[in-house]
Amino acid sequence: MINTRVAVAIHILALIASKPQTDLPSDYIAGSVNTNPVVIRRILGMLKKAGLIQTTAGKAGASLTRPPAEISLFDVYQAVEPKDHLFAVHDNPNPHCPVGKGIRSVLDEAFNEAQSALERTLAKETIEDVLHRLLLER
Amino acid sequence: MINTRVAVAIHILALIASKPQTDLPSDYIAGSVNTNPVVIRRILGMLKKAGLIQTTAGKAGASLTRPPAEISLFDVYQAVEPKDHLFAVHDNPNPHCPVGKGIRSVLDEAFNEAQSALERTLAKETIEDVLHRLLLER
DNA sequence: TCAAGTTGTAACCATATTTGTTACATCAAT
DNA sequence: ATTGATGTAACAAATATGGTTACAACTTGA
Repeated sequence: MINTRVAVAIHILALIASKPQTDLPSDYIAGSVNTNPVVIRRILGMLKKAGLIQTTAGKAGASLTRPPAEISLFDVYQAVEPKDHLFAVHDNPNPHCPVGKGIRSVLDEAFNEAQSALERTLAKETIEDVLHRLLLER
Repeated sequence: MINTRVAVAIHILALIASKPQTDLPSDYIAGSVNTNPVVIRRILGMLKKAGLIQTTAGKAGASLTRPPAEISLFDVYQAVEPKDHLFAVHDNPNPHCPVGKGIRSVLDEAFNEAQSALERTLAKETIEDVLHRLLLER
């Protein structure tokens, strides 16, 4: 399973985007997500490192570095899930076996296609879309 | 990361499909995959439970229950990765917060789309395709 | 300047998953 | 019956994850 950081990060960004004028402390965000503030700050740190948000040490509040419509769920995914390969592959298959010898490149190609399909789908949706769906739900 | 069982299971099935007349002991398969025979038998057990192969206790060899062209990589994926949700979601977001209240269903929808895209891509490729690519590599 | 509140981050723990391993009961085939 | 195989339980080591405490460094207002 892909970790909850992705879900939490989207939650956080939606929250920030929903109150652009307000400085939300990590405590408040943690209250909405229902977790520990340090977990929030940890994820905020990754989002900052990825260039999606800006924060100031000691000062409450994070702000998006670009409009919600220009932050895709794939951007968020990449920010908090730094692994570049979604599928793990077993090491050192037997090179003396025809199948063992070639399996790696075949798996790589198949897995890359699947991963790309997932990533393209995530790339299509933005934080703005998330916000709109949240508002429509009332 | 998605576990190596998927990669190993594809390796195993390609091996079986490549030598349909031969009864491969789990020891031999383990030699090609480069792991412990018990790991192989564990995965063979899952493939059997999923109805993809047939085995006989005490007797070497596993056989496919249907042609390699009718076994998709998604079938294999499902057999060895029984979780139905690819993305984890945090529990109990705050229902008194507008974002917390609605985030679950929005996340579910977005994640389901991404997961479906991945699964559809895996469903397009079969063990036969894998075999063909292995042979073309020479 | 100082006090209060906040971020950033290290450190640690409990838990879960994964992979490898040993052991052994059970079955097949000669 | 003996040999060799499968099926499976049980355990260990490594890793990832999420929660928690602690604390240094920073910001702001009084």
